[in-house]
Amino acid sequence: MIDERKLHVLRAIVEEFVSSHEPIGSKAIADRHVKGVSPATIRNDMAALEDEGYIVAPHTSAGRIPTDKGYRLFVDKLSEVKPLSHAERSAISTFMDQAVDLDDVMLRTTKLLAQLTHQVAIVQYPSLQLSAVRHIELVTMPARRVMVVVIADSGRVEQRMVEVPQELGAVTLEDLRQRLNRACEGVLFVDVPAAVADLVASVDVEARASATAIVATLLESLIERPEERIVVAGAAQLMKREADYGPSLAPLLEALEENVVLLKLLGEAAHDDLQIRIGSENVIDALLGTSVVSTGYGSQTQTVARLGVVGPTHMNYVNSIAAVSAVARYVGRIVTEA
Amino acid sequence: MIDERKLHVLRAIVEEFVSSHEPIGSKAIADRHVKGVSPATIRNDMAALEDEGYIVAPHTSAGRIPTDKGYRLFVDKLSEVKPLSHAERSAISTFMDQAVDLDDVMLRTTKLLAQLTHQVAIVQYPSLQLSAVRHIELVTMPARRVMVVVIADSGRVEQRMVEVPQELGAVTLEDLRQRLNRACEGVLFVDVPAAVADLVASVDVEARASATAIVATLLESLIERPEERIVVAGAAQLMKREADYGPSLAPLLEALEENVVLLKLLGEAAHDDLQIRIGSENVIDALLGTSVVSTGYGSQTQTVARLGVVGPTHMNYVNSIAAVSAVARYVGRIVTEA
DNA sequence: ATTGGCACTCAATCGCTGAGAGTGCTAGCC
DNA sequence: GGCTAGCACTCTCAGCGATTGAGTGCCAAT
Repeated sequence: MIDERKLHVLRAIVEEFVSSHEPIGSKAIADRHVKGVSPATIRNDMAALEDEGYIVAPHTSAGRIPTDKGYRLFVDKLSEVKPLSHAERSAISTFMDQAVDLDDVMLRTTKLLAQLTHQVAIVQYPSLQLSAVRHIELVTMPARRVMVVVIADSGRVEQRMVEVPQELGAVTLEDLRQRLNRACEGVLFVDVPAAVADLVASVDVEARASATAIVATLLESLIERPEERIVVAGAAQLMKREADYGPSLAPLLEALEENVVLLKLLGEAAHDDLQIRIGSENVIDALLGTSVVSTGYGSQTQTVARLGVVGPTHMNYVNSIAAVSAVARYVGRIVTEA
Repeated sequence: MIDERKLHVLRAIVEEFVSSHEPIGSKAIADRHVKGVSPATIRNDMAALEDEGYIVAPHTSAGRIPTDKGYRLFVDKLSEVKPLSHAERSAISTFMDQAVDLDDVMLRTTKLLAQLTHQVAIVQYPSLQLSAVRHIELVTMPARRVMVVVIADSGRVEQRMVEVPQELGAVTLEDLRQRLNRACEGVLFVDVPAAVADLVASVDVEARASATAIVATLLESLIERPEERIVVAGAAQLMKREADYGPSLAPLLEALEENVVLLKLLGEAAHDDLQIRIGSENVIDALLGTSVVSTGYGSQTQTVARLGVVGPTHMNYVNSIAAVSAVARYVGRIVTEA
């Protein structure tokens, strides 16, 4: 039976451990958190909490530390949402409003999040899958090549080189460019294949092979399996609290350089709910001692990508949640109004 | 007096220390490197080398380790250039030839360099300062804004948002776009200000304010002080050999997230010579125990940017130099033929 | 100039001990 | 029945001294 006071004890253990990173004993709790009760009583409660798997003792004569399950209960039931201070809010807006383009927005977001939480921040660029085409540009390059540039309504710019079978004249290219834009402007990326389906057929015969190559590249590398761009900052934070992490940081740092892993960490971009994965709740091995707080961002109606922070399981969840939500709200506004 | 044998001893100390990371004693050298001489003789030589400042003993009864000055002499006089193996060369070309665009080239280069050297790799995008304009594109965005996209002949694409005083019609924008391209295509970035100097004056009066804003942004943020883009990979390598670095890695990791610092590390982009900065030769405090091997890349006639690796002073210089030069040659070819 | 011999220094390791923190248990109290 | 005081027990950690061993510097001999 987990009664009110036991929850209070658990909360005290989590909070103390988050700030001190050392096991907490019954006396400290009786003195500083659950006043009016003796340490012995706390000990009984702790024994119960340990039976239920919420806390463990690293060794016989040390205090207790929370388990993953304990943190889970803490974030689900016990932590209150603490909004950011006014100073923090205005720091966010002044810093973000200086951004000059999307790259800059993403970079600033990541640095900001890392600074606010003192953890590693991960920010995903607005996913192309969820954006619409704003403009398509074709630029001739030397050696029979064409650069295809696609601009999304989120401000994201992607380019690809295409090697074309025949040299294309300026007029022909201009014609193809206009056809592409007429067909695609304002169209969601997912709908582009349908929109350009019969476009190639209407091109002059002598340029058709090249047009086919260009459209094929456009479809394949920009729409069917577009690269997700991700920015990471704050790896230096890892070092400062190195001891906080498991055996070694190396696997974690390696993971942070792998986009695929990062995407998994952030979760599905479709949902904009705040997710917290604690320790073993992350499937990835390199993250045994780490938690991830992530959320989606975008307009009210649609999430365009996700962002979040990665830190030790004994991170300050209340802070992290507040920072992640606030930053997400801010970036969402910037990106969607652009 | 530093005679031939003393140099041999120094080389032996550097090589042993690079592979073992432990101080080397006189006996080990006599046994494995300078055969036919007794340890006592080596000791005399070592004492001389220590007097000259090439090596030091961490404490009375340990072996010697090289000083920065010792490494310097080693790389200047003693190390032979060892070309990469055939397997390594073909690994480089197959990996790099899969790149689909400039971002991909840069990313692959960085990862490759990190992997080849087992160190942190830093690669700078082709500098705009040293490229020519291939194409300029103007795209209308919602809320009275225009996105200016500039494509350089290196394949680099940069964009900026401009808030314009008046909404611009499609025809006006198209007109401005054509004027800009006529004026700038093929022109070196440094010469663009002159090329567009009297362009605005010829625009229709009612669109002139907006055109001015657009050209101003173009000049200021893309040409006068363009952002240098830099990619870093291999931070995980730092962890694996953490003990190799000075007191703490945190400042180094922080430095790796600062573009300004990275640019300083790489050195001036104008020269394409291979530079080696050993320990205290780097002016930056965070890099007391680290060395940087960097070089420029580009065509035979012109360097467009730099790349290099950062590692502990006791890195394998021979390997690093070989890898950095080989990769630079390869990337230079890819980027300039694009 | 080189070498063998030798005394000396110093970091690292091991084993030991005492202190301290914290627990679990039991018996008593409200 | 729940709470508390007391107490024995366990285990970690810091400190200490002795030992070990690698490596040096110096000197006298070749």
